[in-house]
Amino acid sequence: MTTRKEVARLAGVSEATVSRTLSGSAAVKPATRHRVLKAAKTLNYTPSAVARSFARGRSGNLGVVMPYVPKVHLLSAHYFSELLSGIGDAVRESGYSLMLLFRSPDERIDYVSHFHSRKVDALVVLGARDRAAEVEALRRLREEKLPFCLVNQYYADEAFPAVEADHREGSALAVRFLLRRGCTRIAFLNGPGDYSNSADRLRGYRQALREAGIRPDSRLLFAGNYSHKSGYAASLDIAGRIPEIDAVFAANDRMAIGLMQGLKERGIVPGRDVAVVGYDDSDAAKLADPPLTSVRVPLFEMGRLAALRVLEQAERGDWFPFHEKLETEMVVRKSCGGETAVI
Amino acid sequence: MTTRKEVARLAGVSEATVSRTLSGSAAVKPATRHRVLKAAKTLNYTPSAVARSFARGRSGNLGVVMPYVPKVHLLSAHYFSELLSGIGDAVRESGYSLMLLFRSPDERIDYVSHFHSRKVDALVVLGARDRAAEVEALRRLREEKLPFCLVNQYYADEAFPAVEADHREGSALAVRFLLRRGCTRIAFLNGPGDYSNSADRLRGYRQALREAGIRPDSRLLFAGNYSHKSGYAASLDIAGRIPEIDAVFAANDRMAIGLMQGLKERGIVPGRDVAVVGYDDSDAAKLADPPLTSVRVPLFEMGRLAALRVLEQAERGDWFPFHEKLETEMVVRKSCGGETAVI
DNA sequence: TTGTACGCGTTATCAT
DNA sequence: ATGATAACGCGTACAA
Repeated sequence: MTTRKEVARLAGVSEATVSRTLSGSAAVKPATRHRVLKAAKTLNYTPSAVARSFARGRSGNLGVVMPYVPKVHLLSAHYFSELLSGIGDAVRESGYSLMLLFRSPDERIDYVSHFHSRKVDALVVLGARDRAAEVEALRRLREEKLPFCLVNQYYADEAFPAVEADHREGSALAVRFLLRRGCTRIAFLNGPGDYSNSADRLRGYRQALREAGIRPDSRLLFAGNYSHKSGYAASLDIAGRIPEIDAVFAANDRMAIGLMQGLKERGIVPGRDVAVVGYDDSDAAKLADPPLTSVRVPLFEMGRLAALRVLEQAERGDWFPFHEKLETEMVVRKSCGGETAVI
Repeated sequence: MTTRKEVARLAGVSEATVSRTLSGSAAVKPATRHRVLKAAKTLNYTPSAVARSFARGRSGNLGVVMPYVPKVHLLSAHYFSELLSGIGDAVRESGYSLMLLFRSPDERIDYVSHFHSRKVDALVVLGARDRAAEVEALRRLREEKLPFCLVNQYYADEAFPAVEADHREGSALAVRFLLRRGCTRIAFLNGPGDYSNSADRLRGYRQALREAGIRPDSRLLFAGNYSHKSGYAASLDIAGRIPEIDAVFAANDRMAIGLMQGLKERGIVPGRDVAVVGYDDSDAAKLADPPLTSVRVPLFEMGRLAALRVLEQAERGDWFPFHEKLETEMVVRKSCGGETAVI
């Protein structure tokens, strides 16, 4: 591993000049500059990132907290893959490196220490949940005004920096779409209420119905847990009520697909006998039979935005709990009977 | 940010004693040790990871190279999610941090510089392809005997450290399974031949047939590109040849699902009129209609093993091009008509 | 068992 | 435009 000193010696300049040349932090006479670059190339010199971080007092890393392994399965690979890609995009653009931090289930949550150990300059937290330990850990980050950002999760009583999609509007989009298709008895299969997402979706569902002069009917509400299985389970109840129920809006694609599977087993054809809309526009939506109409969530963009915002805060040092909401869009496929399209 | 010096002062000891106490690198008298720990706790001290890396001359990071974004979509989120989880598991266990490195499409591939800049101590390369620039970059790593490892890719002419699944045997498993079910005219829908995977699968397919005294028939070979669409396209050819063809083995789940969709549109019921087997046992296999029999690839374990091996090489400094092959297993679902099971 | 002292490879601040 | 030099916070060899 060649060091700056060797380059300086070969180029016949001081170490400081080598630094200036390679970092471009100050002007260097072209001739000198040339000599240095040549020497660096000859010696195959690459500055030490570690030494640089040390001298600068910053790691140059953006940390991304992932939920512990079993939960990754639960929340779908597509979700994290898209978010990470977006974060990766922002990180590369900003000249940072991306440090992946997995949370283990047992250990006490401690986000602050990642900053104290200077492992990261900023943090994006994925898959956070509404649990006391989690909130406590986030509060400590806020107390020290450390640059962090939640994605797709917020807390009713706490103002934390966050980026999310507008799930209320996304759900309203789905319901309005079904209403335009002529559906009036629209069932809603939601996930657990302790995700901020779920509550938002219910609001959107109700809002769209009211806009159309329809009074939300609690007999059209079904409870799932975002799993394929719970969608299938719901189909047992729903199948018997078709055609009274003429459409089902499910809070994610997995439940929608489980639902469709159950319906099909009972001879009910989604897209013909009942319209079905999912949420997330995951890969599975495209592969489903029939292909599933869904609400696309701009995960890539959300990851990107969260990373850019949090790095900006890290560099400028001006902490405040921003809250960004990105737009969703409908992706229409055959599960509603019509043609494929994006609205 | 408190430093060692402050802790030492508060505890009334030297900085060296603080280091020894917190790292456990040498014996410290219990009483002293207690004072130091108390002081550290009082001051909320966390050693700087950057300074530690600097002093040790190692970053403490394992780098994971991801293919550039568009390709992530192509190779399925499930794939990377599982691998990354496995790598994360090993990394945590080994006390390292995980640095995610995205490759951009345009820039010249340069893995070596990650070592020269001391950003990482070891490297796991995911989604490598058989291209000249890639091979060249890997060769440079080998020349310098740097600790790296490929996952699920090898090169015929080059001995690089790699961890993969036994795709030849995995494919043979699938075909043997179909043979036991009584199928004899088994079609094979493969992916592009320039992935080492694809070639291995073809070998396994042929081997299993020969074992059963059946001569491989090139008219039963179909070419796809691992996409859902190409599976659908193949169904156009295959549909007309059923029941002459009594089973189809597809080289991944996406193609299998596209195929099933196309067949269903022509009134052919997978699992009844023709057996279908996929490969990967992705989430989509479970969600497919009918649920897809598939070959499970131990991605988590592969990621874990690759990381452990490469970190071991990094620490012991004994470079050699190991090549590990992990076993696959059949996951039987309804697309072959029978009951759900794991063989 | 504990303390002293140096080195690690940069960045950044001062002189020149 | 360039050089000298002081941090930066830790590990560790050596001395006590």
